[in-house]
Amino acid sequence: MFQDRLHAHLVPALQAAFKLHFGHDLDGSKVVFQQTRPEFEGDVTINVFPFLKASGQGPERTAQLLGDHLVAKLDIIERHNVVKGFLNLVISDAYWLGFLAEVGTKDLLAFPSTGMEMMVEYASPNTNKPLHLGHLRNIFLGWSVSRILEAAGHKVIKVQVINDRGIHICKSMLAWLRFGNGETPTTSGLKGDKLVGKYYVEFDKAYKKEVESLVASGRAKEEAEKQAPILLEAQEMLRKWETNDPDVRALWERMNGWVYDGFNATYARIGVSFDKDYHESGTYVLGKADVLAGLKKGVFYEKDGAVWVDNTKEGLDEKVLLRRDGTSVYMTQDIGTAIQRFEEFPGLRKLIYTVGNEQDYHFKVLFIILKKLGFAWADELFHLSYGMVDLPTGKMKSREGTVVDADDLVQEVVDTARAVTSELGKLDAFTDDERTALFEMIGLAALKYYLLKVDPKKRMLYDPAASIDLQGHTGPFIQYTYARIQSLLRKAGMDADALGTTMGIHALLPEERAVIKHLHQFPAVLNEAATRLDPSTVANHTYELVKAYNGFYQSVPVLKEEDAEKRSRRLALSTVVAATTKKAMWCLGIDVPERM
RNA sequence: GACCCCAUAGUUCAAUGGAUAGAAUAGGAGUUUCCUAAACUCUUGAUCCAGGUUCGACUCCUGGUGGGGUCACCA
Repeated sequence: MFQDRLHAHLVPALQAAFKLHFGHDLDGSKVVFQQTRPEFEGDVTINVFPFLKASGQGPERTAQLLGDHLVAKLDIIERHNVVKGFLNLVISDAYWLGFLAEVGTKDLLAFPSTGMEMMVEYASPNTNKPLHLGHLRNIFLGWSVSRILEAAGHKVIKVQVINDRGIHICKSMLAWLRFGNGETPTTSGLKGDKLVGKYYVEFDKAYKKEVESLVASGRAKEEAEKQAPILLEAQEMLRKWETNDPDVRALWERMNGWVYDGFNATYARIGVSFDKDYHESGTYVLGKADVLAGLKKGVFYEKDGAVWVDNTKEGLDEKVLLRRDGTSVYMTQDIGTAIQRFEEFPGLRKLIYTVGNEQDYHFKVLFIILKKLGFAWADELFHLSYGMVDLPTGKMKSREGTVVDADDLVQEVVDTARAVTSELGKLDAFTDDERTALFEMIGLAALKYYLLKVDPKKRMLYDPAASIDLQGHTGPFIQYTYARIQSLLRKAGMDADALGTTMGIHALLPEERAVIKHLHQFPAVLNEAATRLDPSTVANHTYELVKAYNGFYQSVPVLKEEDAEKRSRRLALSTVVAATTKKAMWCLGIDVPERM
């Protein structure tokens, strides 16, 4: 259970009680709250086992004495019971209703500004291939983490690094020159990134053919793979690029431009954006000077003409940072760009790299190097490492054509949303535009929620059937609950004045209490998500909230309630649930509809 | 070979060292003259194996087994 605002109420009283009865100080960090199990009476449970050493008493007696004290001293504790070492506390209706009234008019999930500036890097595509399912997990994660940090009061700068240079794009360029016949996105009707991707595949085909024929004419396979003429030509093109050959540069600009148009179309459809784009072509020369400076300072060393770092003391290996010919490696670049970013944004308090866990080692090394170079901010670097997405058939492999294309995937979930929603036939009042917008909203909710509800660190399975499911633990289920509340509120005529009058003489029903308790925990959940950079925490708690609300909705009348006080209290509760759900989904990058 | 990560119902996911391990889905049984049944209620079903630490272990430690990843003067 999360440490919510009750914690602040209870811990001091608990410590005072402890001192009084057992004569020792109680370490506040040992006080852990949990949700009371449904089979016992209570709202909050305190486990007293950790206190026994200090109390010198058995668990029952320790719990009993503390419980008696709390009931006597605190109005908000109605009564208690003790089961083994567990002290179950019943919190008063007044406390819960007071909480509801307090949040009734404000955003439960908006924290005061911290003034802290944080950069989140995500997406980071290569320009030779379209985006795929793996990118989607990365992008939704990065976007959601950005939103969560924003909600938590931080200032967030969202950036992507576009890997726009290198042998990969030269391969596409060369193949396009050879086989393209001047084809463009306009003449072909293909999205720009798809067109360039197509020629990357064409290159590979031609290359394989050349290797085969070389092998057939008696060359060793390894040699053939290195000597295939088309590969040599691509490498030559890269050299020309590096020496600013005007023709090569012009073609490169043109084809990358197509790719950006394609990427931007995808980004727009899935509802994400960036505050700043970095291009590898502009940063790949960075870092060299920093490494040389480190060499001078003795942080690095020279061996065989190359510059190395020795991380064996940290349990890692030695690693080359500058080749014998003085050129950079990938690590060099990353050193340089990190330094550049902190120069550009001196107020940065955190730099988060959303990158797959196959690069865990790379980032470990990078962070150690920056620390060794003496940058204080090296401690503020964070690798938001996420697991690969597997298919039911196994790994995604581009060579085997099992990669799930991002645009195709989005289209598929939207189509499914259209089919299912149309079947349910609740859209009579919708215009065509409204329908289209709703299908997009529902389809994307299904996809995003599916990818975000899993702990980012973990490898996950992408099951096409489950990802377009609209029932159960899904995004559309949450949207549906929201839409149903909106319908309720519209019919109630939303008489805002009534919402203040939630206090009253009627006891809370268990269903009402359950919903309020979920709301009550939510700020702590958001805090946790922001600390751990984990959207799944928010996703799962939102689900629990709306599930509790559905239970309430099912068995407790709202509009049909005749008692005005009960009715307005339930409307107030519904209002807060809707607002909180909307904000929580905003944190996940998911929109919610007013009706569906 | 070395290092890192993972292993929970049939399946996909939860569970700050704490009570009888939760959901969803699939399977079975129900709920609508009533605020949206994309909902709700009931039900079947799981901690890879062997040791250890602890009052208490899915969680921590050791050793297995199985799966994934990383280990270029590549990016």
